Amino acid sequence: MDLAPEILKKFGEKVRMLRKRKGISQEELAFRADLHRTYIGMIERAEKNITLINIEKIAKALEVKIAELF
Amino acid sequence: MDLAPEILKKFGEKVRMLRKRKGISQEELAFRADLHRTYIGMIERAEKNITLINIEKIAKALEVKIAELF
DNA sequence: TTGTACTACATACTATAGTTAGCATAATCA
DNA sequence: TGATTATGCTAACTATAGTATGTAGTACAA
Repeated sequence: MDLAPEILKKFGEKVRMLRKRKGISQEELAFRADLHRTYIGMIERAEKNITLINIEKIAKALEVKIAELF
Repeated sequence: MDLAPEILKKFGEKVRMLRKRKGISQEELAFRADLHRTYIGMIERAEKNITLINIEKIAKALEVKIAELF
């Protein structure tokens, strides 16, 4: 991911916003979503083009519907 | 993708439903989304774990918001 | 029947997502 | 101050998403 597409930026910002709203760290979110700490960081920084299965994992960990991430 | 996760099945069904509602073929949707014909088929059959960038392409081609795909 | 349009499916290749380890930096707090 | 916590960032590996070709089957129309 060189020069991140807008959709990834918006998604990453939304995840970060919802995570902070819940008052948890990237590490805690990673644990709840069964993903790696650095991977969550990469998603929030829009460095990875996340797949649907992981989008669902993060939504569940944040306790929101997938649609709320968009 | 062996034994497709529920989220991929639901997504594929939604894409197929919205595509048929518009009365276009997989090939026409693929053309509008700048994706390959067989790839659209794979998504509808839940054989691939689609990424966010392609989710956005399909949403635009179907003229719906990403949230409407969930 | 023959021809056309659409879809399924089976490979196979190449790009890149997913996962991890390690170190650096920044912020907060005792 | 030093210690702890949280995050950024690089680099590497391996799994798989993305792309494409070709074949087969179905359905419908001329």
